[in-house]
Amino acid sequence: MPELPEVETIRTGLEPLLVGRKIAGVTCHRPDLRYLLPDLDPLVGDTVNGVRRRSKYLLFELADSKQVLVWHLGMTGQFHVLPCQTKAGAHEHVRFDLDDGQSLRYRDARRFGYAGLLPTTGLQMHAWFKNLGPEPLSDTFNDEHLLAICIGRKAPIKNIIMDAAAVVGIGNIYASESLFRAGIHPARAAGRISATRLYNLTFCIKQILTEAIAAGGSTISDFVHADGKPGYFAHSFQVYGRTGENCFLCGETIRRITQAGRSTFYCPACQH
DNA sequence: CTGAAGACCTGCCTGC
DNA sequence: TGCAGGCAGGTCTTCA
Repeated sequence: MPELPEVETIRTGLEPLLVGRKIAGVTCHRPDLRYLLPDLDPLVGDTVNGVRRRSKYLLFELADSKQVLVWHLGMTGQFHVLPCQTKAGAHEHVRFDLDDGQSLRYRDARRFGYAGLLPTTGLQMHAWFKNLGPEPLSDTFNDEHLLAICIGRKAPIKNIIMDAAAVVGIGNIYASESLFRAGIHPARAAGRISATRLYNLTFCIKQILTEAIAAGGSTISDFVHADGKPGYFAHSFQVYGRTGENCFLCGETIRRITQAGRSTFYCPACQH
């Protein structure tokens, strides 16, 4: 569900509520998410040192055990911080009771999410991280990088920018939105796009993600912040989910195609 | 190696 | 109203 801006929004929402808090108890209602959850009992008594993000993974750093609780939200995963006495909602699979009377709840209707308790040292070499490309908002994601990734590739540019080995964090929504802003047709072979246009795409990806984070992420169906408030970037979509509606720029009808099994939205007049 | 397709799982919306 | 079908923001595995 969440792409990079949503995960980052969740991270910034959780950080002040969790850092410095001691974990007083863990309850696992249902451990069979995408993968079986690890035994979380060893976390009891440990203290949250930090809440970080790499790609779409949330990283809960623990003070005592020198371990990191790595959590991927899949498509429908949500974290909420609620009073301990609040009853478990639908699809709540895990709860962490904190030492301040609050609790961190994990909900996930489709159970595509997954988590692991990994050693802090060597984290980057874990299978989940070792093949990840650069963060899109970092300096290592730049013109030269995207150009190098695209050279000789016949795959559609949309598939390339959604490939986490090329650049992380760009999911189905922001792929469509970035390509619209850059004026590039999503089905165009990546290797057949000029360097100038790829440089512009790099810029547009950074711009869109930055704007989405500033807006607090997008709310499609079930994304909400740690405090339950919705994100507002969905109000800014130019093409995503707008099949049959008019392009805001030229008035042409927005189309939907399927690429790699996923819906892609684009304007046939603005993008080529 | 590359690229495409299927799989995982549940809920919701549409249309008959 | 009831039900089948299609769709959903991510990743991993399999196959050509």
